[in-house]
Amino acid sequence: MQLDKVVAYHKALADPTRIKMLIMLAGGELNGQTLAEKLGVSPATVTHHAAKLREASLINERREKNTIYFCLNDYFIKSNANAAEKLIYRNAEREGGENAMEESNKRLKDSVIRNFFTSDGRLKHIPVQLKKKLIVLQHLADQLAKGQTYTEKEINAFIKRFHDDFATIRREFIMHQLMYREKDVYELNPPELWAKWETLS
Amino acid sequence: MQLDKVVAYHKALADPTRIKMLIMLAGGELNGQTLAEKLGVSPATVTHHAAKLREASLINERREKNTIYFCLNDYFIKSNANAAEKLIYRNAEREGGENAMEESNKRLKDSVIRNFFTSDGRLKHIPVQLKKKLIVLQHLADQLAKGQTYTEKEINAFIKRFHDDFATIRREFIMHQLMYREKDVYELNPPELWAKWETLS
DNA sequence: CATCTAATTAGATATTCATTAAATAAGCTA
DNA sequence: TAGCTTATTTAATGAATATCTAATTAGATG
Repeated sequence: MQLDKVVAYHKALADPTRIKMLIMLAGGELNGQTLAEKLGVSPATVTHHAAKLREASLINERREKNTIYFCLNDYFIKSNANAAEKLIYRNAEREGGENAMEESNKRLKDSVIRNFFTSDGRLKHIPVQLKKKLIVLQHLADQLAKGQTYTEKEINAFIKRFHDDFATIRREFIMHQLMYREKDVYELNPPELWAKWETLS
Repeated sequence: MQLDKVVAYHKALADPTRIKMLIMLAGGELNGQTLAEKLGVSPATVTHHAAKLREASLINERREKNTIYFCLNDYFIKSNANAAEKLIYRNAEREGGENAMEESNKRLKDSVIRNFFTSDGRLKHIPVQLKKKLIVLQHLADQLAKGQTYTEKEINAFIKRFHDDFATIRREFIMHQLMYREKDVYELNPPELWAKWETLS
């Protein structure tokens, strides 16, 4: 996603009236006049803000006779909540130089993987120490396909190849943001979003 | 209302120069003049934008001699990417009247608190099941003052009144977004930002 | 067609905000 | 101390924008 789009998206959400509109629309579709009343502004103002929200793909419209009903574009809101974050960290990799810590982390990672996995690749047990647990989780996540979506069953089956307690590991995937779940569909998050031990404790 | 915070957060990200600054900072810390050069703006402009980003807790600063290095507040960026989304959907529930789930959740909450806390209010042990763990954490957080800031020591002392493993609980507070930490200052997040079990598993 | 309703546009105003140059402050060094 | 570097504040300017009223459009219905 381009810088312009990210800025436009955040501009759209950078106004109290528009946020209130979205909150109201989350309760169900509404037409312009009703919104105007509820918000205590003129219909013209609602039109103005609706245009902004539409440009940012945050709402959709449906016409019925004379009246136009607005509703949330649920999908877009969810899928763009992290837009800025993604842009920031993705571009950073390009800029960023490797520092010394990288090296030491790499060594730790190797040692954890050697110690917690058997020679045939199964996980002996889940590390208690957060830092090591994250390494293990990330090692598992690395073996899932990017962009691919999975059902819960598929995820369970995948994890069971490594460890019997698939429920715990599946939950930790979500908790540490290695994966993201919507309804019953699981998908890998990009590594930039993964919880990092440096920032935690 | 916490609406202000969400708006402020998005305002901070609603400017191309600020997004560029964040991208650059994601590559490592930089001082004002370097940023000004890279961005092609005056130092005064950088100061201006840095102030906005600081207000929104998106960056931190470190002073060395007379030069100030800015860096990303990684944690805050990650934990607030969904701020608007959460606010929108959370408030929608309120508008749409209480649903049946509310009732059942309330009962669960009562039972968890009865079962995991002793009669004098200490926590017997930390629940393993996420849903119950969140209830316990939220029950603890409810006993902290809103808006008040705490040092790490104070937080530790507070938690120790309930359970000896203050380090784990303190970490879980942050992990599940009940609190937010900047440098050494801890503060309660508004409940809208708290992790919700309905959305997890 | 005449009329009603809902939504949009146009024009006007006030506010917010990004930007800069110039002045000031804060901290270091010789 | 004087002098250097970096950052912040101030005041000014121009651009963007939130909001209103009044006029206009679009669609439906008599």
